[in-house]
Amino acid sequence: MASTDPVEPITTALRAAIARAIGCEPSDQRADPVIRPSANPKFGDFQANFAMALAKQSGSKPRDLAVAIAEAAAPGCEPFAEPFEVAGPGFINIRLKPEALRRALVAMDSPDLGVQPLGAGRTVAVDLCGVNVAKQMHVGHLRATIIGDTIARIHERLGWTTCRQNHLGDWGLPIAMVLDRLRNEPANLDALTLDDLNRAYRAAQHEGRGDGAGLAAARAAGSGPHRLAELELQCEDAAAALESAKRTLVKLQAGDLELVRDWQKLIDVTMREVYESARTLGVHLPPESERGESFFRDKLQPAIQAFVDSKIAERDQGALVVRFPGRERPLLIQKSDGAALYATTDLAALRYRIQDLGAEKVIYCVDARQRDHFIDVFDAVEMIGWTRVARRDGTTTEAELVHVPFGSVLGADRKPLKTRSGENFTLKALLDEACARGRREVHARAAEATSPTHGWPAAELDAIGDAVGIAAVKYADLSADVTRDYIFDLDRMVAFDGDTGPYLQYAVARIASIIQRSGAAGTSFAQAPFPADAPEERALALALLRHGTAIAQAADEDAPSRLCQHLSAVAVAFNGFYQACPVLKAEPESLRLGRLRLCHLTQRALTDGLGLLGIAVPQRM
RNA sequence: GCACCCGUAGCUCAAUUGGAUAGAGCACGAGCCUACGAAGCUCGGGGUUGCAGGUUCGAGUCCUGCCGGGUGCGCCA
Repeated sequence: MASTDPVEPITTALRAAIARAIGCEPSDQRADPVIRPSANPKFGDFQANFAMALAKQSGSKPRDLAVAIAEAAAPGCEPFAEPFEVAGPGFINIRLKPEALRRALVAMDSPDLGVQPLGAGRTVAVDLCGVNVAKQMHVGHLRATIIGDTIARIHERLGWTTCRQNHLGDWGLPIAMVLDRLRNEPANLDALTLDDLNRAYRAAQHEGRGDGAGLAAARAAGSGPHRLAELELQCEDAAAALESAKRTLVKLQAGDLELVRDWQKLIDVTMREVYESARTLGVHLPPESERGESFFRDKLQPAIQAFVDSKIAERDQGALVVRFPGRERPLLIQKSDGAALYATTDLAALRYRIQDLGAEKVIYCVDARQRDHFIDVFDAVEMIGWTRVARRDGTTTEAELVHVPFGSVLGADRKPLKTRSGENFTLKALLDEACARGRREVHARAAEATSPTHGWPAAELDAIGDAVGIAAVKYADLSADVTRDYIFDLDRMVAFDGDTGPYLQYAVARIASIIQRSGAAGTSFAQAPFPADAPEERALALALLRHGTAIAQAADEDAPSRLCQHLSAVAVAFNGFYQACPVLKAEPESLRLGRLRLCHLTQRALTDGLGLLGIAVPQRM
């Protein structure tokens, strides 16, 4: 396959020249020319930054070294780049010839858009969503769900076999408490709504976890507002309810038929709404991805036993703990009464994902508060040697374990988000609001006589409005570095101006409009020569040609924001091009067709990238 | 007490992992629809990158110490 990277031959030539100069193999780390896109267009398209560091090692002057290497590499680069220019302390500025851009664009204009299948034959497991049964999804689940889905799609795009893993909280005491409570009141389990469940959950929490001493201790220890907010939900006089719930849990775990049946109803009610939200959000979350705590219930004791047998875990005050060198905090994997903890489930889940699913990369999209927890769990799994994974081709490798620690969604008071009435802000409420605003916006534009959507049926406008509203929410969440907390602000999340989801959708709609007006079928410009002479054409070409690299980088760093940055850059470049370079009225005909082809390639790249974010692209909006 | 995360323009965020004069969007001000959709484009003001040292050709980025905010830390999940 032809490379779509226009700098590749230049990299190769510079690498060879550096290797000769310092006497190493071209593949050597030291021969890396350190080529980056230029910070400023006046320094060309790319810059090579190797000379300064290299000169320090060899004791020569960086500028002299840069000049020498540039001259040595010049003959090999002549077909691709304008003559090199050495500037500042020893930067080499590189400006591509239009012909090099044209060739690279032609290579990119293929079905795969120049995205290399780097993950072919490899498997990744992505832990996402993580809802709790009987609990309504709140805005925090938005992040675990869409970040996980996007990361999964990005890996799929690169050829990885992807296993989404929805680690439901569907087993253990909290669920037993809800079950117990519902069965003790005259509730018809077949007519339950998630709201009923949610109320029962909160009521159960309330009556079951009264621990005034715990709250006082947390205050005294200076615990943060998250912890206090949780503890404040609890109240006194809990022993009786707790005992009853524990009896229910024992029966459930023993497989009591009636209880298991009712338990399944709770899951069904919960998941119905989860899948509804997933559909609204454009998230792939097939039922096969359900791998909750209950799925691992038979795998807990074997996991514990393995840690005992390998002597990695030790008894301490009756409990079983794993200790780590140089770390005060141990990992508790079994309570003194013999019961497993949530860490135990995570250990069993990792073992399953690596050894049964064959995942050589496991990604957890879980909020940042669990950082330490995953450090411990990952280290424990490495200590016991469960990270060795057999590939399909017979080789083995070490699984890469990643936690994507996203920040919390806070209220305007910078505390965990609550509505005015003190309830959690539900995901559904957010999505409803986003769609309502999207629809309002789309309908307002359609009312204008000059709008391309003028006179369209309301149902179609509604569908477009939903797509716009959802795009706004998702892009706002995914485009920033996910580790940061952010303050929940509806106006910001559903913004339609500037660097937003709708901005990207708008670029696609503009292109669709041009292509439709041109009356050209795809074949009429499929062979047209790409234009790369006007500054705006060059800028668009350079942005487009990063497509494959940007997707690969987003996967390497497990950072959806990398992809968003790239798509935004493409859209900005396109809008600049759109402003400066007429397409339909361009002369001569070859330029018109060439620009149409460039538009079409841009549309495909944006559609591809937005698809990885799970954002729909209306052709009119 | 210990550990980790975060402090960049009025606000929300970048800065390709140590590179050139710290960039975008929002908001504010001035322009651009008789060439394709103005959800757009162009121009402008706005900064002691929390503070103080250090490392070097070069620091928002690395090291040390502070300040401010947040999160977590044995029988919850």
